Amino acid sequence: MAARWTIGRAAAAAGCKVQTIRYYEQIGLLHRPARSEGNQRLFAHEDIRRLAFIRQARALGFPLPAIRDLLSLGDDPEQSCEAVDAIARTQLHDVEQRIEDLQALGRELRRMVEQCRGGRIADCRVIEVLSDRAPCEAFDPAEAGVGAP
Amino acid sequence: MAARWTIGRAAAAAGCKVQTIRYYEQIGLLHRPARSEGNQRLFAHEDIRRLAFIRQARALGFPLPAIRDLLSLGDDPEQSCEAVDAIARTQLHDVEQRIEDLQALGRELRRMVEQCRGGRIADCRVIEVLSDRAPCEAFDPAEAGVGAP
DNA sequence: CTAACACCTACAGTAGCTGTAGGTTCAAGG
DNA sequence: CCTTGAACCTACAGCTACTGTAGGTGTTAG
Repeated sequence: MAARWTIGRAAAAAGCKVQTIRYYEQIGLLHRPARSEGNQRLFAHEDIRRLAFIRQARALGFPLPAIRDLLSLGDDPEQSCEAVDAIARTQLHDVEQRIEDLQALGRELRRMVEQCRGGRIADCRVIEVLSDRAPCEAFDPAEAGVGAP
Repeated sequence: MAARWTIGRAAAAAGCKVQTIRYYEQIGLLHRPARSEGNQRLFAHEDIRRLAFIRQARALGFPLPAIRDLLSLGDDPEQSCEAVDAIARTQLHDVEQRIEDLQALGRELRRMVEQCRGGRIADCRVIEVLSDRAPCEAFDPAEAGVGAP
């Protein structure tokens, strides 16, 4: 009754590359599956479910160490899900932070791009903005005593 | 008149690590600076300005290859800034795309987290959502002819 | 003169895969 | 039965943009 999947089918089902699955096995996220007589991996449903879990979590941006924790928590169905919740909230917080950072960045970029009037590079606002704040005056290298008087 | 900066001062002024500067030199983003008698790097204002440009662009998320292009475009002040503009717009588009992706992701995560009622893991919505779509039924491994009947 | 610190090179490691080389196994067709 | 081509195997290098470490040298303040 134990139907078995080759690694190629597992990868197609999970929407990832064959090498990715081998990688997950290598770092211990997936258990070592059974092997055929010819030494090829044969995945059971349980393995496929675990792989799908990993891919789903990856799609939500969870880093692999967090997924490792989620997996081991999931193995203990009677425990409180507080720890699970904490991991998910951390991830959510992380994503929100990244969004904010990117939005600030996007505003800067948009301002820069909108000022470009398509002239010469010498007058290009983009180059100008990027060249801003040359910190040559921030510190006086002469303080270091190196260089000509 | 050519004041010179040690790498440490350059790093402090640019807000990066000493190694980062050496790295930029290694990959050819920064020119090889002059050296002291004792073989230590001595940066001129021009080098510092170039470094500041790179760091500013990095702070706006430009990848190093794009920065390389921007630098060589900036060396040619009479050219049209069309190419510069295109690079900046590409970067802006990229950032906007990443924001959208992260927002979709954040919505998923928030939904997931909000459903958690703090019970047992067996009932945890987070684990449940992640376990969703186990694709065991998507393909029938028996088709592959491998495994028991 | 010496202690402390900045600097030097060269290389390994980070995250999460992805690609490649060189070889074996498998399913299907003739 | 034999061959062909796809899928599989291991082992390792490479990607981004740095960052850290080891082991040694240069510089400077007291």
